Amino acid sequence: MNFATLPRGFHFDAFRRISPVNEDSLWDIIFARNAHHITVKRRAPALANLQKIFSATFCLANQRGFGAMNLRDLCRESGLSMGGLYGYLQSKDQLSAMIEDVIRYLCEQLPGWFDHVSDTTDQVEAILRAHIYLSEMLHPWFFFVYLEARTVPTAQRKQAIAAELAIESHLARLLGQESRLSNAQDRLLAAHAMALIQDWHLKRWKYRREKISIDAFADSVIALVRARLTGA
Amino acid sequence: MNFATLPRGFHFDAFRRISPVNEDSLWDIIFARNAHHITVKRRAPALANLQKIFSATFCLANQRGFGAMNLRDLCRESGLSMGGLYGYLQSKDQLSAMIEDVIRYLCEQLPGWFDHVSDTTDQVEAILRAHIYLSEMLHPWFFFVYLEARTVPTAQRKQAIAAELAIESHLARLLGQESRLSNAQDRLLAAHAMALIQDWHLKRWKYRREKISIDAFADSVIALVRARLTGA
DNA sequence: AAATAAACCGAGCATTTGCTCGGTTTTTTG
DNA sequence: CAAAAAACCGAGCAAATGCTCGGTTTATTT
Repeated sequence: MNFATLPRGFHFDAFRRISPVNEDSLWDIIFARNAHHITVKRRAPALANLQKIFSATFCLANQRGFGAMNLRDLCRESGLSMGGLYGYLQSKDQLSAMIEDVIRYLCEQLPGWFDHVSDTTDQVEAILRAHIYLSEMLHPWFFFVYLEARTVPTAQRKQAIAAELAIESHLARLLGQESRLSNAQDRLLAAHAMALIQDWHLKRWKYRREKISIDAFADSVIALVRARLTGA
Repeated sequence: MNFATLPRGFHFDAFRRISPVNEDSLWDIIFARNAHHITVKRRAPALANLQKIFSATFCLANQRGFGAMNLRDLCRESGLSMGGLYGYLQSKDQLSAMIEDVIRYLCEQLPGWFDHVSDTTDQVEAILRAHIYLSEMLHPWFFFVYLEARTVPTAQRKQAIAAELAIESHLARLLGQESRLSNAQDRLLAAHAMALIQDWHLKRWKYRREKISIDAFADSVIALVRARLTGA
């Protein structure tokens, strides 16, 4: 990991340049994490088709919803046949499960990327920025997970909930080291921070329309959290 | 309207007591706004069945998603028959459209409830509090709208987007009167405020689990926005 | 209480949907 | 280039789904 090279208050371009996970490297991770049930074993066609399948899924599901998308639409949009598709998944539900899984995995990794940052407030800032920037690079993935979390099986949903709570607790603990707020207030501030960063992928249409850049957005979130920490 | 009787920094109980719209009065509004296509004309059974239908819809759709809910499930859960159901709607899609419509209608009304508040920062606070408290009283409605907005027809979705932008612009304008921030920063702060209040109905499970009351939540949101307005 | 109107029921229709599997094409191996 | 393996295709099946409509029950009117 080379996150240590990032300066304080890094912005999107800097993060994107050094991030080991991005729009292109993601297919490798997906392929590895689902190797046990993907019957296609050759790497080259697998990566290409995974890209087709998930791109098509986001194109359809992020518009009408996963439940309203059917597999014939998905075949037309992805260019694969019904049989071809089923070389990569065992059921329609597994498609959403795969998406949910990889995003949760990344979100679990993320806080650890900044363990080296000594100043705790700076560490909070780094985690929040990384989260926002990652959700920008993988926008359709985060958007899907957020709006379709209910469709995955119960066991997996519980994992996802636990993951979200873990990040939040981590943030709350860091905030608690520097703030003059109560524990309860620290937890609430952490929850608010989560809501703010998730707003980037949830309402990207709005920010695009108002020509608000991701860096302006991230700076604003950071300013808000810092104001609460240092303010009256 | 008797919102003028609310004190500064009012809390949930006070709001609930005087609010003309709540869990019980909602059925009247729904019935009135959809009278043209509801074939059941007698008031008493109509209100009772609307309640059954929407309660069942939330029970099913807020768990698995609207697309995954089918009308046979809905009949079983609501106690109505297929034919009976179709006295209240012309298609499955219209069901989500009715929900979307009434919530958008209420959100358009809401800011006007506090035109009488002279101090602009207090007016912002009142609007934010009212939004949070309303989404508490009508939790399943707000939750559904937020997660299923994509399923409604395009024309209606555009109305919904316009409504959200209108509230946000209203907030930004009010914030601009009192803040030392730039216009762009005011707009971002308004957007953040929207994200924070929507977090209440989106993540209510989390706040319930951590035993965070709605008043503690609202106070924390207000504190965060005020800190940004007055702080460094 | 009879007559009229309103509301409700639920089996059945046409279509859609998730998924399979025998056959075909493409790629790799020897 | 021939043989073997891997990948892909898409028609077809069983089940599910949105919706209708003729008949029945319940409520209102006179």
